[in-house]
Amino acid sequence: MSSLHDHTHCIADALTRADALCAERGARLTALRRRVLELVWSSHRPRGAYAILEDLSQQDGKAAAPLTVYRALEFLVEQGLVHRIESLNAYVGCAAPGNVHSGQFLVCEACGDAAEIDDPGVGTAITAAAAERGFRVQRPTVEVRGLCKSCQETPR
Amino acid sequence: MSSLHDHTHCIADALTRADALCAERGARLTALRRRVLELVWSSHRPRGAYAILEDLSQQDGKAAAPLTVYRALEFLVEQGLVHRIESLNAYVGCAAPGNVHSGQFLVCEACGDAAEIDDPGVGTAITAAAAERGFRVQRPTVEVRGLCKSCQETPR
DNA sequence: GACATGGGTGTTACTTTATAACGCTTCGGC
DNA sequence: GCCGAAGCGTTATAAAGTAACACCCATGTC
Repeated sequence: MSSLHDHTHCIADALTRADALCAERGARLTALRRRVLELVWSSHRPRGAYAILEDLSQQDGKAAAPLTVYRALEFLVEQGLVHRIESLNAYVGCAAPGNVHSGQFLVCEACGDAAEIDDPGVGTAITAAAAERGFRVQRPTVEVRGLCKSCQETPR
Repeated sequence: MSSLHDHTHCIADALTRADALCAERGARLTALRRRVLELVWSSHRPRGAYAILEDLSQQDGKAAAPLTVYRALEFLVEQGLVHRIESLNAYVGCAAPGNVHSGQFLVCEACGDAAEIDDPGVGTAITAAAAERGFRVQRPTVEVRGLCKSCQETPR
């Protein structure tokens, strides 16, 4: 993932899908929220709220307050356009918004990329394990640290 | 879990096992570290570092600095005696130290209890999903939010 | 026993991450 | 055009985590 790919396309794509989804739902994807979404998507690495804040200040010239970013992120997470990576206190664009899901992530320790997967096996196993103990699942969090394929092949 | 059980026993048990494990490994479970472990175990709810810090200050009279607690927690996590719940920035005693594992948790939104499970199905599914994508797993994090059995039966 | 060594702890200061409270503005429905 | 709710700005503050440095004390060595 960290290798070459047309990332500009990833971003444009994400924005287009976001526009469509929000229009469909009647949710307000304001200029600010759209801009924050774009910044989250600036790579496939999870980005911290304060990193995004800095981008806003530096690239757009306006010195925003933390709350500005947090509120936008909150909206984006609610809409399923962005996921929060709990173990990193950071945010990453959702690869497949639209269908609700809570996200499973393979986070590479070397390059920092977070690959989102939606593995039915993992989901099923969690649901089963929970059910066995009478636990009602609301929101599963799966964040796997390790080494991605390309970083195993090209160690630094 | 939040219901009645001899929690004094849980604590005593955890301390005894910790003593044994550290002796066996030649790790130094000092008075401070042992005390912090005891405070982590004061319930089955994950506790924040600052909550533990307050306990130390109030119950023991000595005003400790954050680092004191963080260092003790770091040691305990390394030894596998305590797990960190990423999605809560909090720590909880490990139910089955000794064998290395990274912990899977069912965290109840109502009572706050975090039940540790070690479900082979979940572990296997994650390993398989990762392998399929050429990802080498180092440390899986599984934290499931929802409602525990007793909180479903006795809603508040 | 003296001594060196390294791990553990204390202390101060600081960074990063996140939220509270309040008011103004703007959008969208009527 | 008016109104209510949602969005945004601003200031201040809380919560979580780390850096740097000094001291202490247990341990092993001579």
